[in-house]
Amino acid sequence: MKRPDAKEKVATASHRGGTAMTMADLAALAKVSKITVSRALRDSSLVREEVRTRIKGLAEAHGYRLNAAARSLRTRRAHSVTAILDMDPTTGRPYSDPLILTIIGGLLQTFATHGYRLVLTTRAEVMAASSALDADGIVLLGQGANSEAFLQIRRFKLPLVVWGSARAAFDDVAFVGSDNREGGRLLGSHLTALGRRRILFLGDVAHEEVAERHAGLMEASRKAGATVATLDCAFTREDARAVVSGELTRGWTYDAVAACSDPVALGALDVLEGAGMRAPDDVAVTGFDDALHDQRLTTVRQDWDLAGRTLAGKMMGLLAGRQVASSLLPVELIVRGSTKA
Amino acid sequence: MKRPDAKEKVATASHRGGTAMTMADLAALAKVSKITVSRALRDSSLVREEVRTRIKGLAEAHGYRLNAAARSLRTRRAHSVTAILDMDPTTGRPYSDPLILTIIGGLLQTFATHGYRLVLTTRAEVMAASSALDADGIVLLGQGANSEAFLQIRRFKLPLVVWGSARAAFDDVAFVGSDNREGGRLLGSHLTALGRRRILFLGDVAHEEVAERHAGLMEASRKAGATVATLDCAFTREDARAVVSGELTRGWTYDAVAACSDPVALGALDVLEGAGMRAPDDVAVTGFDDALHDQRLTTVRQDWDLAGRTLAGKMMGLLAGRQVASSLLPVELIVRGSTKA
DNA sequence: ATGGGTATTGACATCGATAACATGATATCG
DNA sequence: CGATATCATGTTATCGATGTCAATACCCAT
Repeated sequence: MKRPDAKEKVATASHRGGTAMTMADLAALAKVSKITVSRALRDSSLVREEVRTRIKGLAEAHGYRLNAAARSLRTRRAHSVTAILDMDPTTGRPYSDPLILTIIGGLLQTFATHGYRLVLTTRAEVMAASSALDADGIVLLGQGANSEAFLQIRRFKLPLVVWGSARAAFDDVAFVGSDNREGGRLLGSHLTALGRRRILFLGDVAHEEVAERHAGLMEASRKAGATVATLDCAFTREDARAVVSGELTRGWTYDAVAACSDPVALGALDVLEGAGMRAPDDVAVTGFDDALHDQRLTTVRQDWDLAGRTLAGKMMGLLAGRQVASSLLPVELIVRGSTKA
Repeated sequence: MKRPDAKEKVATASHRGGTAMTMADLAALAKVSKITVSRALRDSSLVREEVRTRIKGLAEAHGYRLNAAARSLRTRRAHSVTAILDMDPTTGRPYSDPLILTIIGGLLQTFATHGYRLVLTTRAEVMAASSALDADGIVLLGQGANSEAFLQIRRFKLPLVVWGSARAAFDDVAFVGSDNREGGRLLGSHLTALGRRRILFLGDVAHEEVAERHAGLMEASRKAGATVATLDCAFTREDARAVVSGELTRGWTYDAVAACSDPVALGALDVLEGAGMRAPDDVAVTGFDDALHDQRLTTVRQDWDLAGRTLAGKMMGLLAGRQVASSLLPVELIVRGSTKA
């Protein structure tokens, strides 16, 4: 006949040194079996109310903490979601957008209240076969373009939500993105309503979100009879300076600059003001994101907090086995001094 | 006589449906035992070179991924570090500093290269006994004041690194912080060198880091024969406006404002300029952090990326069993138009 | 040939929790 | 009153990896 394991543990616990307390220890203290402890801590109605509170009290008193690894191993659920950030390969740091933090905040907020942990990684790390991916779902914060990343990550066959432009629907993938096209339209209407007719767009249209902003701008401008020229430009203030300088020497013919992001707009302003032009009189300038909250820049604001919460909400849906739709989040035109005195 | 488990697994694997591949499956494929697979994947020299590469090839080919939970359970190491953010209780979002993202980027960068995952949580979540804390170490990004949080978290007895002011040393705790006092000194010297003699400090000195900035400012100012008045103020632009407005109606006697942060400085500027004063002529204004990269504000910049990497580096040290010292990171005075034309 | 080393592989127990099944005690019912 | 449902608890096996110890093969020196 075997002794009940509760008793065994009493014996071993004494000479176990620094190891943390386990359910078995707790079971011994409460003079019940491990499984009863397990149930009590999970608030199972299978355990008598009175016993349940007693066990919870003991756990609290002794600072017992569940071993997450053991639970995950047994239940096959990690109780965590991995958010994959894209790192800038040159600096090795997350893409500058401080706004990503706001998204992360939204994710954190939602996951926390549902008992999920948020794990942050980079794509490179996830791909390293050595590292174990250990999550119930994945949030991809790649910011566009990299559909390669998307395809690779899709192969894990985990519930997946993606921040970027909303594309085709899959059963287990949801896309969430701001309505970039509408943002472009808003800017186009705004600029043309102010009488601008020769607009210069700065940005890399190979980037999906930039392409949408561009398309919206074109649509609204064309409708109002304005023309849009497009120059390729990276996301940095520095590159914007270089591109605009080049254009100035070639001869400037624009009355408005629509930049794909705020830093790019500021770079353009740097150079244009350096050349003696003033905004908004000589040239109107717009950005996108309102990342910098620059007090003079007309821009389109995205609701990043909502973005995070929406992504997380969809993930919770997928994890609950529901099918979820993609969504486009509303954007807002913020008019400031760079386009209107 | 028992069959070797490799063979058993061949049998079961076939009717196991969607379950992911395990080491046993891989062992069956390679016709070796589980433990040999385990060793091979960990590059153990106990396994013949040739066998090792063959097994790794098979793992790669079949997309095998180690089960992190099983490994953690067995090795008692989570291979992850938890970063605890403080959330703003009113909005439920992380404290606004977008710079925290930069710190997180630094952490991510270092941990990733060492094979550790970064888990983000909030203090509230960590404290909820129900949720399992599952990490080899903790990074506390509480931003000061909350020594209560520090004490609570210290009780987990995990290696701990804290972002904030450097305090007393503990064996298993390292503090990393910017040299706030030096930052205060730099501002004090700068302002007094410009001839300012009546300085108003805005900030809540109950906040440890603010107190240090204040102390440094006092030190440098007193040395130069200037006086410093101090008004309590929250970290927001709005509160700064309110506080400065109040002071204006009571009668303004200052020739400089040293704010505890950039938003506070901007709030002060809003009101002062509204009252017809100009910076820097009528009043010099300084901030702290250079969080906003505002192009007119003199401020003190902290190196946030370095902060993240330093925190992570110390954590790696603690995890390797070394004792690590706290450190103060250098700060840099950024002079702009708000103090000097 | 014998003993001892080295290199390589394997068997078994184990980490701490939970699912699945079993049991004993009480209540309910025809 | 015996049968069956219901509640409360316990037993056993299991998740997938790895630490420990054992075993085999082969080589060399004595």
